[in-house]
Amino acid sequence: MTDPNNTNSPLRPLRLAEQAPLTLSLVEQIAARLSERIVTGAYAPGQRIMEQAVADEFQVSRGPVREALRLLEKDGLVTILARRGALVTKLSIDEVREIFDIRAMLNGLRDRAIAEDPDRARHLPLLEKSVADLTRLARDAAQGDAYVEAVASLNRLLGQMLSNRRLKSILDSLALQTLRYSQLGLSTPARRRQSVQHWQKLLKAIREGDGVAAEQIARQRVNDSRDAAIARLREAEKKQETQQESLRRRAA
Amino acid sequence: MTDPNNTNSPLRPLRLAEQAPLTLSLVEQIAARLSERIVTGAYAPGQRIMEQAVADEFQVSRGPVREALRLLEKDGLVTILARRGALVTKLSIDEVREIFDIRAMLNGLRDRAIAEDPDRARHLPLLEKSVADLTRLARDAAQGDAYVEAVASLNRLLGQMLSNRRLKSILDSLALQTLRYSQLGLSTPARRRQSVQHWQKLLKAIREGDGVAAEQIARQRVNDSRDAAIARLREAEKKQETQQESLRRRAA
DNA sequence: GTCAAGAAGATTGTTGACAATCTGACAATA
DNA sequence: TATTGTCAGATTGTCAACAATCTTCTTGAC
Repeated sequence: MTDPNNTNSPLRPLRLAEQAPLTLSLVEQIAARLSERIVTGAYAPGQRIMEQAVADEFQVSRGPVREALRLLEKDGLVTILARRGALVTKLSIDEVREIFDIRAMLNGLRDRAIAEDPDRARHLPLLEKSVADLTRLARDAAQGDAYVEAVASLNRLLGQMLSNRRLKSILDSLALQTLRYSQLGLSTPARRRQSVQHWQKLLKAIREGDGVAAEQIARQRVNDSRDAAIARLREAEKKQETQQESLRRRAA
Repeated sequence: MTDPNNTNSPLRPLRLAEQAPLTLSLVEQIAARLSERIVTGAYAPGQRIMEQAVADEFQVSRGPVREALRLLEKDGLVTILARRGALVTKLSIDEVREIFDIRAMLNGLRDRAIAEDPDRARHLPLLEKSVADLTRLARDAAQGDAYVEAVASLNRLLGQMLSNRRLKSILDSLALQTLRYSQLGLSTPARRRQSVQHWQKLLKAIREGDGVAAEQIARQRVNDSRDAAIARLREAEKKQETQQESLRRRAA
């Protein structure tokens, strides 16, 4: 499989803890590499990840790999079964819906908190610029990927404006888990135009300090993403079924 | 009580994985024991937990202890600092408020989902009985602890009625983190009478399938708990300050 | 008396080896 | 043919030792 392994090389060069708090520990480096492979699909859902294989690849012992897998489990990216090891988490459509439902509530809480923050004016210019970027990208049908990236950037910005660290941490984790699916919801120009309207309304609510409106808009936005993502997943599932059927027919 | 395993002794006897999925792995046993000590206050907030000491006590090596501490970190019970080890998490009043804010939203989602579940009638009898118990206990000022336990039991029941497993898992984790503080909110008979009214209204909303009302009630209930807990924490903080002051005066 | 530098001890991070368990294949039996 | 038993290989669980790092105490200079 051409397994490119991306930039595959030992992790050793980056030694940890040279006093700067920005260096990642060995465990975190391993977790980051594995995380990327899962989110990008290089590791397929359901695939087994074996400790020794990862340890050999990165030229470390199994200990840190083991801990890294536990970190990924915390973020829901892998599922660890006793005596069976780690599997890349495979979400059913119902589970995707459940995660989006939680995100809708918590994004509502986040955006309300931001809109009601007396100190929010400090971040408003950046926010205005970010939404303007989004508006520009939404007009160009060719800029699908750039739009997705801009939405992610906007969400990071909102995360920075949020004082509730625990909420931010939960939201980050849930977003990571559905990253593979969220983008499905922004795959058509029509959806992106709808999306940008939501963001414009949210910006207005924040500017005016209208927390109730901000919460309402956030919930609606996530629910729309959810419905779009689920519709796409249903299509993909149907397609896969017919493929399997044709395979079976060929085998018979 | 009655429990069991509360005694302090080596964990060895219970070997793991005798095919039954109910046996706890060594790591989970250690995590459960440590978790209990933190929640009950046997380990004080801010206290350091050292791997070797725990390993010696339970007569295992540091490996499983290390993993158990990571599990507790996932639940927010300990905070792990690089090269410094694990500390029992110490929550500021603001952090307690933040957690309660998240719980309010997610309990709202939970109770709405339950009220809108077409299959909810199956659990209604148990729920009715549980609220009736609560009503009875609320009348008796001497039954404070029993009331707290009954509320916990009712919450467990609602958790079982919930199909969204991820929501349940997040709620369980948040509840565990604030367990030391939630009880503060039910410490007076007046508060318990207010609490039982909320539960009665929630029961009615679930019976009638009124999801919006259920959500509204849940949020209000958690917000009330939050305010009561915070008021108590403020008192405790003030008391501690005066104590420290008198200590300082004595030293001088 | 206060502060800085350095040494000693304590603690976490990492490793490789061994033990326990699981998986899958093959053979024996009904 | 289908079911059960056994075995070998693979994989995770656990351990003890070593390395890297942090903390604390001592020492010395100002």
